[in-house]
Amino acid sequence: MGTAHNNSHKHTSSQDLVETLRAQGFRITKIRQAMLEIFVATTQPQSAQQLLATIAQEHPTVNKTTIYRELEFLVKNSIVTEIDILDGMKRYELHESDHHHHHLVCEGCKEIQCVEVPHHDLDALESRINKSHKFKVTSHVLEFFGLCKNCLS
Amino acid sequence: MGTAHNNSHKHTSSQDLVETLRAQGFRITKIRQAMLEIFVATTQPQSAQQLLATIAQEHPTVNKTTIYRELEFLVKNSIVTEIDILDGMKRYELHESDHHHHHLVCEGCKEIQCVEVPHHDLDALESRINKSHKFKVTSHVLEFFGLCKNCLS
DNA sequence: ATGGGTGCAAATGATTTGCAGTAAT
DNA sequence: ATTACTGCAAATCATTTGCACCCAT
Repeated sequence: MGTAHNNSHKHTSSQDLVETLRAQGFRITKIRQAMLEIFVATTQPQSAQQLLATIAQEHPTVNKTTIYRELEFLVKNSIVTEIDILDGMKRYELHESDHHHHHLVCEGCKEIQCVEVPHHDLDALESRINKSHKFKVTSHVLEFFGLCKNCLS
Repeated sequence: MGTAHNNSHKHTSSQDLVETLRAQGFRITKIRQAMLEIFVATTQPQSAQQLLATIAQEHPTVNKTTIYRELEFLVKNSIVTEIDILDGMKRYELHESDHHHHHLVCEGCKEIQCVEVPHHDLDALESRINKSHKFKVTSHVLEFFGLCKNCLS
């Protein structure tokens, strides 16, 4: 698979996240810490499976239940966001409140990259929908599938 | 739940579909017939569960396996299309080759309506992505969530 | 010491598969 | 008569839940 670069937009460190959680009175366990580090270190949205496999290297007794419960916790506390690539399992990535992005899913190598879709593009579309259908759009899902740079050659 | 109107774009009759399939040498069984009629009669994308429940009224011994296998068959033969509303199960609707549409999913009454999103809106976006990311988009998923006309009041 | 976190086993729910029987041609 | 379809039971796979135990505070 490909290399993971740090996301260029945000520079969240796992320490920042740890402080945030600690300040709210939550405990920082080995697994919670490990999970935060994974999210900070990769650009690839992670599935429960992937997280389990990675964490199991350091903590051989982790259980998938813990992973699922931790993900639920991190989502509830707005640390990570759930995304759906329609391949049968949910994936998670660091929540970035400031920019709204979508994904490019390569059907060749399965890598996922982010695209920022200018807000006004969809806003215009949504306000048109609002008028024509009297439907108040509150959220949307938009994901692109195709072939990445590498897989095209 | 709401009323189902016939889709205004297409006037596919289940007889047309039956002929198409028969012409290809497929058998027209009671269940296949029933399923086609359901798809022609409703605007709401159907889940396997819903189809099973509806068909079971007339054919009390239908099994869910048959429903799933029939759906697979209809998808493979381009009679229906699979859509994903991210609520845990797949849904199916008549395949309409001529117009590319998306859905408005009401979070109040759960009804799903179609929106035609002008081709050029997304095309423009996709060709921009193609240039900026050297990523060749071949398909996309775009669904809207919110509140419909009725649920707004 | 206390309750937030954890592991294990078993449950859930959508979808799939194997196999033997049945009905559409 | 063929063999495409069907039903039933059991398997799969991601995710959830119950419960007793344990570790971060």
